[in-house]
Amino acid sequence: MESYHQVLNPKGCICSPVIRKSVIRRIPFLQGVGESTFESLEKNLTSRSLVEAMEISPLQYQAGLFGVVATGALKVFRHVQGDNVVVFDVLTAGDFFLYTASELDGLRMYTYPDILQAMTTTCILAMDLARLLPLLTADTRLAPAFFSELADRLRQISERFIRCSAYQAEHRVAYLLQFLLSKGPKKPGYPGLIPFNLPRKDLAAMVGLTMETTSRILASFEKDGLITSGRGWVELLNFTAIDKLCQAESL
Amino acid sequence: MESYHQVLNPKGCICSPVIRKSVIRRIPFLQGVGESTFESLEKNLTSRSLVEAMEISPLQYQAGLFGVVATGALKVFRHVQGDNVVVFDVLTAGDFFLYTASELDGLRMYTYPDILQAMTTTCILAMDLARLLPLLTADTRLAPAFFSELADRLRQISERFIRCSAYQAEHRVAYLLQFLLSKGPKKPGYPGLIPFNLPRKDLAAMVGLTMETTSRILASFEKDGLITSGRGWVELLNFTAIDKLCQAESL
DNA sequence: CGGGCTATTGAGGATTATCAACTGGTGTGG
DNA sequence: CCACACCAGTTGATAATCCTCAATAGCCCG
Repeated sequence: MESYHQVLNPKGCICSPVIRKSVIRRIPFLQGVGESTFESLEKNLTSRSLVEAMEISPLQYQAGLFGVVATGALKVFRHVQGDNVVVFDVLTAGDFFLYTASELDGLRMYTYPDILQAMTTTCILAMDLARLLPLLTADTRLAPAFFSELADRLRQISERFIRCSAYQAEHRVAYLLQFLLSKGPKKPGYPGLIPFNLPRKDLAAMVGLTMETTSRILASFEKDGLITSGRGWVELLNFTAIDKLCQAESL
Repeated sequence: MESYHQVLNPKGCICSPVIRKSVIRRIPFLQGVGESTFESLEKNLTSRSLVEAMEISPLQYQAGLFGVVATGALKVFRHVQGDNVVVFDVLTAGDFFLYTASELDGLRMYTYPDILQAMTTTCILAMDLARLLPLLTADTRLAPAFFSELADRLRQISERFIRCSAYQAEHRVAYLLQFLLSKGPKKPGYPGLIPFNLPRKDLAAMVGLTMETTSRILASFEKDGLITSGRGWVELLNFTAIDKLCQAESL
């Protein structure tokens, strides 16, 4: 039996050119865009593999960058006071990210002006932002695709904002576990395993708690048989019980 | 001298047809779209005035709704456990909102699936969502306009999320005051006055605090001469001091 | 097998919520 | 126009939650 750490951190990058092509074709938010757009993307996107903990910062790409996660997972975070961080999203296979030059005329697009860091062995496909803009004008179905994706993220973070500002620690953690499990493709054979490497500190940083509190809450979940967890991984066992904790128990 | 309450709650709606036209032309996020789009909007948007505390709920508009705030302000909130609410945005003159039917093929657009409530006497311009969709295909500059606006909101709430999950009460309140002041046109003669009616309970609901805590913090700000406040209003006095509190004091 | 890092556990303390009583402004009705 | 009632806001005491600090345990790697 493989250890969880091996399951979550496959060795090497599987993004051969032929695989890359199929990855691009299957990007969820691009379903419905034109054939020529796919072809352009195949031509322009170059793959790059990241090992765990490698970072991509907007400072490295002053001229902007458009990227898509092919395999693995990235966390999006920002530093706050000292060495603390706030993690506010996780990007997995098929999610895009954009760094934009601050003064871009024409289409103002969203940028996570934040640092991306690989949580597991990760492969990204990236291209200069400048090459993306022509595609947007050429294919009128591309902008709406971005639009929808963006709308989803806004919905997600609004929901998360609500959970984190109105509910207390136990609820937040339960919600976060569900949220994370819904991200990214499951590892075959592990339907409840959150499919990326996720230290307690990051879990805590996603819900505004400390590592200690998070650890205590996970321990209590584990005692009740809701989850199993270890160093860098969490596996949900009792889905309905977790879901119940996420409901707004209206007293 | 007018009372603050009078300043914040003008009587009556000023949206005569002729004013409406100029309002539409000056909507910030639509700058740069085509002339014909403006004409269509003028034709389709109908004005509606809301007095303080009136609500617009998605339940009333199953088929969707597109609206723009002409004057006044709306808060966007959702109920959580019991009679608590979380307020997660404030819409002022020029901001749009969208309710969409859940299963809308074609362009999936963002909806605040939440309740809007007038914070002051407010005038909105609204139209059926179905009439907006043709405009989006007719004018290719319209979708990017929405896109940019959406991107801004995502940026805003990400920032607010960070503040609320990593900093403590005093910082959050200071940040919120700045945030709110940056919203909406200032009332002439009151450069530091947050230009809408805003009870303590709502202030608290925007940063995940209770009314009591918020009140205490505002009292301490007032003691230090940073603000003046009263029933439903807050006026910033010492901008630099507030700004300093908002900085990430990195210990 | 030991070093270093992640995670756990415990005790104590700070922050913020809760509960309750009170104050005072705002608007209403006499 | 004034008195009253109501509700937003304030203030205080207490309690709960979560953080901080510190020590310990366990996993992963050399």
